[in-house]
Amino acid sequence: MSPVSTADGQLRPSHRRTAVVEALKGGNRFVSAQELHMRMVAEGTRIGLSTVYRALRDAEETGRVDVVQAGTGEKRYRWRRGGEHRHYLVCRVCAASRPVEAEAVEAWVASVVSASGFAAVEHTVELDGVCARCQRAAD
Amino acid sequence: MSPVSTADGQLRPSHRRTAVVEALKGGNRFVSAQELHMRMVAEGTRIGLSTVYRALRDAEETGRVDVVQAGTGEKRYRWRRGGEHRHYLVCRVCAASRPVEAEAVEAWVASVVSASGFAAVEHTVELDGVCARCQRAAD
DNA sequence: CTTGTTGCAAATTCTTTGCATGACA
DNA sequence: TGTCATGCAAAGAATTTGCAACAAG
Repeated sequence: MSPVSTADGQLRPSHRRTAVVEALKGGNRFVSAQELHMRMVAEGTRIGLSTVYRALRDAEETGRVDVVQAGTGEKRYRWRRGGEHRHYLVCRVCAASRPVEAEAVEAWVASVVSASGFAAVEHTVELDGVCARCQRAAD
Repeated sequence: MSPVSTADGQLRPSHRRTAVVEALKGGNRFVSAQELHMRMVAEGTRIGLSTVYRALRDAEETGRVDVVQAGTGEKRYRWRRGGEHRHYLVCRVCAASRPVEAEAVEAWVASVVSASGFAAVEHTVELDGVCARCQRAAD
C-alpha cells in the first residue's frame, strides 16, 4: 500500500523511507531512482527498488524534492533545501547542479499566466549544459 | 535502417514520412507518437508505429518540431511553424497549446549562462495548466 | 491484533531495434 | 539491382502494481 498520512499529517515512521531521504540528502546532484537504489545497496542498506520509487514519488508529491526529466524520460531527484521552489543548471556529464537566480522567470511566468486565461499553471524551467570541470576533463 | 541524408542534405523521399509530417501539421496541439499513429490509422493511412516513431525522432533531431515531456515520461510533439524556437502554454486536459512571448526568458537564460561557466547550455521552459474552455467544461 | 510497509516478481507503458520484405531510384 | 524505408515482433528501459510476508503501534 502507498504510505498514508496519520492524523497529524505526518507520515508514519519508516526506517526505509527515512533511509531514502537521508541518501538523497547526502548528495548535491540529481540522481535517478535506480542510481539511488544502487548507491544505497552498495553502502549496505537492505532496501528494495520499489521502496525507493515509492519514497521518491511521495517526496515529489509533497514537494520535498526537485525533479528534472532527462530526455530519456527518466526522472532525476534532488533534495530541496530550505523549502523553496528553485530552478537549476545541471551538468549533462556529471549531473552536478547549481541553483540559478530565477526571479525574472517567476515574474515572467506570473505575467504570462494572468494574461492567458489558463488556471492552475505549473512551470518547468530546466537548464542543462556542460560544467567547467567537465569541459576541461573532455580535453 | 534509419533515414540517411543524400548528397544535398535532403532526406530521401518517403510517402510514409511525409504522411507523418502532414498529420502533425494538421493539428495545433501536442500529440504523442502513439496518438498520431492511431489518428493516421483511423484516417485510413497504412503505417506502422515504428515508422511514426522514426519520423518523429528525425523531425526532433533536425529541429522541425517542438517537444514537451509529460510527467509520465512520454513525449508530445507539435509541428514548428516559422522555424523559430518557441515556448508554449499547454492545456493539461485537452493538450491545446498557445505560444507565449518568451523574449524575457531567452534574455534571462543568456545572462545566467554567461555567468555560470557552463557551455552548450540548452533550456526547456514548459508551462502547463487548464485552459479556459476546459475550466468551463469541468463545471 | 490490526494496519501500514516492504520486497519480489509480474505487469505496464513508451520507445527502440533486429531482420526479412518491399519499393523506388 | 542495390539501397534504403517499412512493418512486425521482440527487446529494452523506467516505473508501477499485486500480493504475501512482515514490523510496529
